[in-house]
Amino acid sequence: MDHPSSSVRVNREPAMTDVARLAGVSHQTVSRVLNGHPNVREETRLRVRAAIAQLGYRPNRAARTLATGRSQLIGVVAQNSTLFGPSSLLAAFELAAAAQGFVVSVRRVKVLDRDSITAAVEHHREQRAAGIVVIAPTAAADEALAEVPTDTPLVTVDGDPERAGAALVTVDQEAGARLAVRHLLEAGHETVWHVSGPADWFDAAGRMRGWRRTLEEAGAEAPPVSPADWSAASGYRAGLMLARMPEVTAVFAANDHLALGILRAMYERGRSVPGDVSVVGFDDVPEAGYFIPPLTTVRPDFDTVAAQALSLLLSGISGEENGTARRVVTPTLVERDSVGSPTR
Amino acid sequence: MDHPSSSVRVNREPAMTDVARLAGVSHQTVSRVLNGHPNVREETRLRVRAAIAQLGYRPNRAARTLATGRSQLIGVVAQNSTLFGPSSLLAAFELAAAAQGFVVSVRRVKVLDRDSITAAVEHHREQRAAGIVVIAPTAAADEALAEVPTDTPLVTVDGDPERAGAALVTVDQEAGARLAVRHLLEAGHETVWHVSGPADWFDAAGRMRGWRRTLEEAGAEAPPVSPADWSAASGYRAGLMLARMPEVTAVFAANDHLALGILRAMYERGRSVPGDVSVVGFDDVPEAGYFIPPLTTVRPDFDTVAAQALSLLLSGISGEENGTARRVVTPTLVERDSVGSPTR
DNA sequence: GCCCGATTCGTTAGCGCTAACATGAAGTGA
DNA sequence: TCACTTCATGTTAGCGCTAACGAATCGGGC
Repeated sequence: MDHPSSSVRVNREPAMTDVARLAGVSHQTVSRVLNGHPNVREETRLRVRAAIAQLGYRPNRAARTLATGRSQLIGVVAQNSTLFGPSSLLAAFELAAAAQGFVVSVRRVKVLDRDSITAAVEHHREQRAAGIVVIAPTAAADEALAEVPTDTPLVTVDGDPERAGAALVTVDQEAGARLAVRHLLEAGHETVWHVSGPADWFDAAGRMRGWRRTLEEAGAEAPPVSPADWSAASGYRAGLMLARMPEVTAVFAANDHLALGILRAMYERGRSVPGDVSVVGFDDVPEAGYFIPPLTTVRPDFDTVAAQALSLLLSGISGEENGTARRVVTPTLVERDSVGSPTR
Repeated sequence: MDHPSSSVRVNREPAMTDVARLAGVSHQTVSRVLNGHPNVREETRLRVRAAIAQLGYRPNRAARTLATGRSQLIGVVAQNSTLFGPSSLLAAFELAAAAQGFVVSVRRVKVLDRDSITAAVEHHREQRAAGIVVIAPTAAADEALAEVPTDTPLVTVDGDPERAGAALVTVDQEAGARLAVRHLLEAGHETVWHVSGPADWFDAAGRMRGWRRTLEEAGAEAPPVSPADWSAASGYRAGLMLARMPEVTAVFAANDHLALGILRAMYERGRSVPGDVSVVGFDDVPEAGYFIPPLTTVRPDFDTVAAQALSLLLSGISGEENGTARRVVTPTLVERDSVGSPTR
């Protein structure tokens, strides 16, 4: 291989000066054409564009970032999970950001603890990310964020709805839970049992809160909660317990996979759904309509959440927002066949 | 706001020269410490590190990229889907790449057509990505890749197993299908029906090929294929047809969600699984064990696929590979309760 | 003591781009 | 006609970093 500095580099990527030379203008004029500045003669513009096409020139973003001090990069921190909610959110966000011309760089963390989150955020700051989005559904993640310097716009998704002083987009878990519980109550059930998600998730806490408050408002007694994680396996275990108790006629599961496990447990124990017990889930996973029976569930609109997060971040980047705004997205109820009236 | 050039910029990010000044060395020595070069005295190294810590200095990647001409960035092109396979793959890849110190930038495309893929790849090349990974499970996506200039290392995941001249990592769909079909045949079924994925997906084609060849080898006749997409809804529709035909005793579904739809159709039509008909899926989604009945399925190891893709890409980046290597990951069978012997 | 090689550092010159200012030509109003 | 703005372009100076080279210092072997 030849020595880079001792020979003319052949086959190197064309740079702005190459385009300028070919078009017979200065590099700065090329820059102006590229950035859509006014005050460039139409004919010059065309000549430059032709030269760009002829050379196959592509601007070097690193150089631009260095010169301007800002990048078109949005950093995302998310958990390494294939859970439906987070991954839908991520996909929607990536698509929305790309549509706005942003590059999105995702940093997955194995666990949502303070150190991991801090490291991931720091990583993005090192890239000079224009803005950062953290999907922070647990208390530990949210706490870590409190320590982050505020010179980079940052939006939290699914963070602590109670915490002040951070731009936040979240699904109104409580409202979603109310929808589910009220639906069951209106079908005639005296009370509703709850299989909850992991206690340290805000989503789980919010759904539980909504469940409990709705029961209280209706004057119904709240039965003990069956704690679980988000998996079908833990839903199944909880379901086996609930199936043994004849007084259980309605169950609100913190997500659809838990509900799936519950459906399976009920089926195994010979308790018909919705004949003997009604079940409502949360998330509306694409296959929820094909469970046995098709699952009534609560649907959060992830596209909207993603769009809101992006818009909040962009206004943070442009300096319009001080970073304390919050947007709440309200979910809707999707009625299918897993809810019926109690038999007495 | 003050004019950037007419006043000393206050509060600007510390740069290498600031660290150098504080440590009483040249900026180049700071660079050496940062990049772990030898030939720096231990005492100097410590002084530099102390200065870095004191100032909270973080290197500017854009400047480094500009100076070196290479980035630590891997571009990924993927479809905007929440399908279990692709999204698991993506998550696994992001984690693996981050562990190697790479930044991964994901570009989602809405449809896997030529233009979208080309644009997405071009986008990454503009970023001077060190390497590109394309998850290209359809023929259209794969074709688009043929036109891409080869100066950037590129690895295709789930691309055309038949195409030569591209670095490729793929799951051995055919072998997976053989596992499923042979399992059903060994249970005593005379033949196995197939509900396939979309025809333009290599995954679907490979699974179908494996199914057909295994039947041929066993001397069984291959019944007509029920075409579907990957959704539970289309599995359900196909299932309703199959449920009507008493001769159907074994079904191999191209993925677990199709299988779920089939299970539901069989249930509705009063055909017991696995009593009357056996079903095998593909993917081993986390909740497959909680279907009614728990689903026997084929499990591709996405972590391994991701790891192979990364290692292939890295050897491409370091110039060890000419970009024609291929790695094939063989899936395994996960036996649960949805397969039984035919009643005669 | 002297020479040679290794070690440790500093100096210089870009990487490709944008922002700010400079320049010259053309138009405008009195 | 002349000052005065507007437009179209060129020139210059960095952004923060690394690579290449050069200079000083140090430690032996003879």
